[in-house]
Amino acid sequence: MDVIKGRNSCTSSCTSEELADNAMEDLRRGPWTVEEDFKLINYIANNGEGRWNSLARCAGLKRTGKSCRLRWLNYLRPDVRRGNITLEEQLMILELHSRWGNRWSKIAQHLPGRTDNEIKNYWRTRVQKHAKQLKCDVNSKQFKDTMRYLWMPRLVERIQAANATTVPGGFTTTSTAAATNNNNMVNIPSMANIGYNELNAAAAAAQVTNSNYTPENSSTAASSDSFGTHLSPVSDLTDYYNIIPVNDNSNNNPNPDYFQPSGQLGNYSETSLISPTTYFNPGMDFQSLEPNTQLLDGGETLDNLLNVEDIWFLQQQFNNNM
DNA sequence: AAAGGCACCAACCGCTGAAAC
DNA sequence: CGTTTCAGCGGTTGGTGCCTT
Repeated sequence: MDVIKGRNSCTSSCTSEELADNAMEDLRRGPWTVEEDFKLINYIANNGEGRWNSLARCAGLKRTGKSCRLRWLNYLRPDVRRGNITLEEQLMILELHSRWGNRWSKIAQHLPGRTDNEIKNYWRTRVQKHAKQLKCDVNSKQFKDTMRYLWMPRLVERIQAANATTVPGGFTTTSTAAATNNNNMVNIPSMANIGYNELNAAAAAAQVTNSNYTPENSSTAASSDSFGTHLSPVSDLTDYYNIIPVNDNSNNNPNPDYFQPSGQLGNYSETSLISPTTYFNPGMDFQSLEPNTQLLDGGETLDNLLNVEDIWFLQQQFNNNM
């Protein structure tokens, strides 16, 4: 599709009468009809996109140029990718947002087929939701640290786990080597189409921003020689804390069962938790955060990176830290 | 089954910078 | 060189469907 910039008048076959008629008619608003979509697609197929105001008139659409442009870019464009945001894309969004902030368009450029609108919606509905649950500002250092040091490594693990279980021919040992030896970058074949370099950078940032954090001392690596095939069964965030059960009369394994329903702390002693300042201060010492050795299934969305216990626990951290 | 709440997402709005006149 | 027009961006809103009570 050719994008023509400038303010040239309509160059297609519409007449001046048509232009005048359209200009006098009331503009439509709200959801697009199938007929309108069809008109827009047809017109762009024949004349290309750009010059949206004149395009809207010439295509016989009682819409503003803005509306047409948005409809095309966010919905009708053939290369628009629809469906759930993948783990890889989530990781990309987290990383790129930490780098650029709310530059949705710029972020979208690195996620082929995704629109700025979609990414923006994703951020507001999913990521900001967690910030709200944690009662902290989405732009606060605490929240950014949570993303960078907890969610992103977690996403990397899950991506690797997903690929380890789905890629034919096995991927477990090679990915371990790649993650360990190649600047801790992940080696994920399915990422090839979505900004591989940036994704590697995102994965690397998630894994090595703090030099103490490596796949070797992550919960996953500690759980198995086969990197990515085993994930912790305990609440996602508690993987990273040295939580010691009180009155543990059965075993020494941290287990979500020690938490009671509705977010109560159950048998845990608050004093056994890693100090909030240890975790949230700059230069966090991840070596002090003992990984557990449990197993768990992988998740699909960022939402799964937090559960009730995580939310409750982080709220305590934030409250104590304020 | 109905009502209310919530989450998601398409679409709109206001603003800004760039290009054309 | 100032004005006008347009494209694009980010923030916000409203509609819709799903879930819970």
